[in-house]
Amino acid sequence: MRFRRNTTAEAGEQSVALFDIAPLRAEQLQCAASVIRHDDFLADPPALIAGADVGFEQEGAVTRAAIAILRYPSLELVEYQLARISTTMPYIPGFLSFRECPALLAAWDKLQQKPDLVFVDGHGISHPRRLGVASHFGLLINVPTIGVAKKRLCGKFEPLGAAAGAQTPLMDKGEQIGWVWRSKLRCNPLFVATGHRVSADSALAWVQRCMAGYRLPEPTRWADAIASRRPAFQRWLAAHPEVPPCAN
DNA sequence: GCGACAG
DNA sequence: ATCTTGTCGC
Repeated sequence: MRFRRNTTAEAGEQSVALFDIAPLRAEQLQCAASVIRHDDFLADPPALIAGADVGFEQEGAVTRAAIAILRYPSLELVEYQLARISTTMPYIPGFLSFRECPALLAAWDKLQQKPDLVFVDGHGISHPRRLGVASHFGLLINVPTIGVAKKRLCGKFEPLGAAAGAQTPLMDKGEQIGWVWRSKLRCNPLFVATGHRVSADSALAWVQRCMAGYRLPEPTRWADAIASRRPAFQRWLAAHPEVPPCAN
């Protein structure tokens, strides 16, 4: 039995949440066994690719998930949905999916059309127990997913070349769990991995096909802009009355 | 025992 | 993740 103390200190007070992560760990191991690590697309090439990201409000009390659907290969935004629910779990490295999936599912249910592939902000199988948020969410919706993370969670990799496009395998316990890829010159690399129903090589290939000059692929960039309420998105929204804003 | 640790 | 302006470098 293992416990972890999570503290949130504020001026004068301190709220403490105690979580028994043993059952969550067991659930991860069981779910990880169901993750499909090879290409199993319903549509190849995918006509719609989505980006999914999560943000927080009110000191973390509210979780806000955003899913943006882009048409492929034009990469134009065709739909987006936002969902806001009360936060149920604190952030614990290695257990991110339990914190973010509820909100992601709420946003997913709101979509009027379902994408053929989803890029999730976070790791896929490049996780200590091979069940990052991209894999867990992929299993829940049973749709191909890819994990696109900005920082390493586990695994080792050889020094990456400085040139844009440099890539090296992310290794852990004797197996490749993903790719470390420099998407843009002078930018920190991205950690791309299988989420569910997509091979490691295809995961990287699809991410590479969705780039438009920035560090992050377009689906992820849109989801991030929406979830974090980036001014760029507000401006875009005002300039595109044909895309109806969602009720949030 | 010590350090690392997605969002 | 989030709090936040300007600023250094390419």
